[in-house]
Amino acid sequence: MAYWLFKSEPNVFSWDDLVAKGDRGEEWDGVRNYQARNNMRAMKAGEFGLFYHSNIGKEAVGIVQVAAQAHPDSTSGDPKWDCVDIRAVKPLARPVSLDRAKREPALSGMVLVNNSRLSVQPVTDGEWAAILALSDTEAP
DNA sequence: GCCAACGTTGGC
DNA sequence: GCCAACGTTGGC
Repeated sequence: MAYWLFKSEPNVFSWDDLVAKGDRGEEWDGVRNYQARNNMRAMKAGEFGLFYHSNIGKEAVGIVQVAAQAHPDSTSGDPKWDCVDIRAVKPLARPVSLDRAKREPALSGMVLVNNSRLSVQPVTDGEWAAILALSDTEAP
């Protein structure tokens, strides 16, 4: 079971917006970066991830689940761009800020801390556990 | 608002 | 195939 992190600017598409989509979730479209796309192609339905607010908040705010495996991005005419669907599972009891993550030794290798520009990232088992602990949230 | 980091593009 | 120029992202 792999874990992931999805970044979004909350003024464009926020956690609340995803919650409003319900169990069917939302196509995570618009990604035009190979690394991010490859991460989505590696995802399996049912895997979990973090939802992170960039720019505003700069914190992980919720847990999401891959609702559908990678499929062609409906907003792209180019078949090389795939995306998954994600749904909101539950909010973190306490959001974990980027600043907090940077001060956490267990997260020193996290992609979020070291390559802030990648919009869809892998999260290791250890990082996942550390984030859940910091957020006072039980694993889904 | 600035700018560093990164990815992509295109000329050679 | 290299690399300079450019555009975008996102933290500060």
